[in-house]
Amino acid sequence: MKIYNSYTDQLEDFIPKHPGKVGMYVCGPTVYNFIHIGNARPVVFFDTVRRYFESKGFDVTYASNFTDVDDKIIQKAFEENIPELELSRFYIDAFLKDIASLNCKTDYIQPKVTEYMQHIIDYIQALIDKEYAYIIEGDVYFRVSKLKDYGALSNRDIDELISGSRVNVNELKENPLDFTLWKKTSEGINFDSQFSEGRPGWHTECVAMIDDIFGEEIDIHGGGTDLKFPHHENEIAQSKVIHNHRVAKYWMHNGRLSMKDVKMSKSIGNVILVKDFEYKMPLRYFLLSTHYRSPLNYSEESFLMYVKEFEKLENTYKSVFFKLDIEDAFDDNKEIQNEEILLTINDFNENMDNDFNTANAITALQALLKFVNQNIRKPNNLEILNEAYLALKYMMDILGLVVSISRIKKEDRAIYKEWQSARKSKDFSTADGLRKTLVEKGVL
RNA sequence: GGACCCUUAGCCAAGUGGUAAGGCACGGGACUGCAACUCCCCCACCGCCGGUUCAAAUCCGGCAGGGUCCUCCA
Repeated sequence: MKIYNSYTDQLEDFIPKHPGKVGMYVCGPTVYNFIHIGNARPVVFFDTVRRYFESKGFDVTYASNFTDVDDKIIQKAFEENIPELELSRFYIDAFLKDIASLNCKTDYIQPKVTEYMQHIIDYIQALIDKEYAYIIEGDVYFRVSKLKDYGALSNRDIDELISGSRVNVNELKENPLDFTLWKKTSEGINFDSQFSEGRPGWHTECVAMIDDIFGEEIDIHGGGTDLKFPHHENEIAQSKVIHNHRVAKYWMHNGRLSMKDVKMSKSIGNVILVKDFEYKMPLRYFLLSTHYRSPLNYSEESFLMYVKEFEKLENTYKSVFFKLDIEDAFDDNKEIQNEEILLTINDFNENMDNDFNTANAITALQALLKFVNQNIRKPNNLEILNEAYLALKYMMDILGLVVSISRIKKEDRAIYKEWQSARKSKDFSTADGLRKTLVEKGVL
């Protein structure tokens, strides 16, 4: 299994730290708003990564944080005249609801900044003790210049960064690149610490949480490419000082989603919120249809294709499910023997093994759909259909695509058979009536 | 201004040296009592110009267009 490691910028064999186990962490949202479909890309993708690892039998520990202390949260809470924590709690719930609607698992470890304050403060203190951080008037900054290989992840050179810097120079800092670990403030929600009354900068939380949850270098750290610098670079800087490792062995960065070629972001305002978006499963399908490292462009025209493609998946899944159900021919424990199906599964797995190439994995899925549709009208084919159904379910489970359909009741099965015989005897008025009944019952 | 990336058919999208996967749309067939679904066939000299090589969409250089980061943003 190969993963593109953005730390080394190359495809590498995945070797877990502990055989059979995977520890992964993905940067989560700052909860001050509903998420848009661009926000959903990393969530859906890394959920798929998790699903694939689990399908291969790995014991996956998956953590993703909620940043519930932040200037934007404070501002929004002030605007709405409610406590910060009430606001963040509301948007955490909304987030979990939204990602659940995209069939992302929500049973992962969800650390929050407010619950990690002491860890964060201790972490900052440890940096100070090692003289990689300094306090000025209650603020605490990380001393970037003291670290030799700062910039290794994002391939940046400290000198170039300084010369190209357009950051407003904070006179208090030793160096313009030094980043804030703790900010003294009396505005909004704040916390007591030995440095001052204030709140933490956003770069320490992830690394303090990872330290507490995993206690060692993790296997995979994920997030959007926009977080590579400075956020992930800063995580690494702090971790190098405290633990002498780079947080994660494999760094994975997903490309961004843009809107008609303009980056979708809350500040531009060109957003489609997940909660308002009608096509949940097609959205998941769409997000996985392009390789995760490539940028993805949303337009109504191209999205409609994915709506159609998902409909086809839905139709095919339902038809094979129905066929097996009506014949009472489900066998979940059947071993797949059909060569064509096995080759397709193999193709699917090889592509997933190759840096989670979901675009090509979906191609394998499409081949399977064609196989099902080619075989579904052939007689005496239930064994093969059952195998194809199991393969279909396997792929859909990994991609996290669901089609809702339930088993047929006995009485409905009888009606269905009546309908079929009425058709056979060309009694079309009876047949149409029976079909109508079945449609009303939701069987067809 | 600096660093980096991308450009494949009408649209989306794989492919990283050996001669262009797949999907959607279009067109042509088939199946069908009607409808829906479905199946088969058809559909590309890989932004432009040069170079390296027996061989390039794939490597190198230039040009054009688009993007990301350097600043809050997944």
